[in-house]
Amino acid sequence: MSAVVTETPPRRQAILDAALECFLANTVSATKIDAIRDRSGASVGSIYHFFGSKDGLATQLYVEVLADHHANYLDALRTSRSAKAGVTGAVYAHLRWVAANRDRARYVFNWRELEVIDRREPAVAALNEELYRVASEWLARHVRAGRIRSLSPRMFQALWMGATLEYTRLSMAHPTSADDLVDAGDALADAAWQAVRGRRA
Amino acid sequence: MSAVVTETPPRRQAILDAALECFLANTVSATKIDAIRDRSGASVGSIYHFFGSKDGLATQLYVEVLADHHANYLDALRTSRSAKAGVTGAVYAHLRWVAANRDRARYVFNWRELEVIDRREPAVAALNEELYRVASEWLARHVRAGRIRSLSPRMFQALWMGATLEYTRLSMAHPTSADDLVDAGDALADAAWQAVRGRRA
DNA sequence: ATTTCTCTAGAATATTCTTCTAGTCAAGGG
DNA sequence: CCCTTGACTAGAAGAATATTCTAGAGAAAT
Repeated sequence: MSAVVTETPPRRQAILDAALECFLANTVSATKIDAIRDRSGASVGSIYHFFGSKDGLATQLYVEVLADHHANYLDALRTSRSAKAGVTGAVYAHLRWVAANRDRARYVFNWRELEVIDRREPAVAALNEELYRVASEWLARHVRAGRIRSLSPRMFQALWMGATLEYTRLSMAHPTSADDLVDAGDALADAAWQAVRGRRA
Repeated sequence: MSAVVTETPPRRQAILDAALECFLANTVSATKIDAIRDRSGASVGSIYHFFGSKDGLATQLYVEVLADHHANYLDALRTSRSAKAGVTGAVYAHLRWVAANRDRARYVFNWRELEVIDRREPAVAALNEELYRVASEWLARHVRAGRIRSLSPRMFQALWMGATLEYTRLSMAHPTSADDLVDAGDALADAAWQAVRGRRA
């Protein structure tokens, strides 16, 4: 029992990589299975063996990328030492991840129909629930202590990450320099903290 | 020359309406032309006569809805009397529009691949450019007077509308009460103003 | 050596999108 | 009043694309 998680076979990974490139270059619906076959070197048989359908491939890619992003985000939250460090740290963590994973980010943050996947894909629902649970727990004591405002979860999420996510989206739509995102970190982190800080912070 | 804009024929409108329902119920790629034909009562011939392709239909629907939203937003900006009124008014205008156009909003704000449409569809690019231009003009004198912070256009957009857009997205993904959105207006408008106000505001 | 299991291949099939031909109908000109 | 024109409609035919299926290769286990 050396590794609990099964290594993903090279061919499977090649298919995922090829799919990401194709999906970004055109769109999911406009990319043909044949294009993915060409670019990955796999046969249609293999593609269907691993993913079942084009939609399944698109969904699986989505789930795996989202899981990586979430892990990164939660890690920043868990290791934070103060209310302010947690709020600002999550902003920085998000920006760093996007900067380091431009293509993957472009896929998860710009492929709409997310809502539909959310509802039909248990893996995505589970990821989001974990994010919500951990964030709530982390939050609770800071709210009680007055370091963070008491807000509905939805309003909290909006004030905390809204500006950062919007900035990320604009950056991906009209890419400029590579460290664009990281440079904006201080301003976004500060805005997030000002928006959610409590009276006794 | 009674009306410059040609009235959209009833059949065309029926197709757009049917398409919106289908796209939201499933996804764009999962809805079949036949489903739209059934629901709208039109024939495939008519659908292709008006829109050319399924993709063209999805795009046209997107453009028309976006144009309506933009008009609403710009109107709020143009009629505002002060920096604060403009910033907060746009937030309220957006929230009211979404509340009054739930389905259309769900479509334009949740269908990813926006970025791709942006680049290939001149109508969308034109809409966004107008929005940018009008907002910049409105902004300039307030910034000069110190009533609004001097920020890059991207950072300004993020701080101004980021939280509101994120709140909107969460609301659409997990709908609760109908006036949910409108109730959140004061908090979001205030947050927007605090985030962008200048020293002399 | 044999069995089993995972993975690969590509032709065959099924599904779905799009085009095409042939209309219908209303409006306007002669 | 008839003819022409143009916008619109219809659905079958055709083209494009996704998916299934049968066959088999190769590695690991017995």
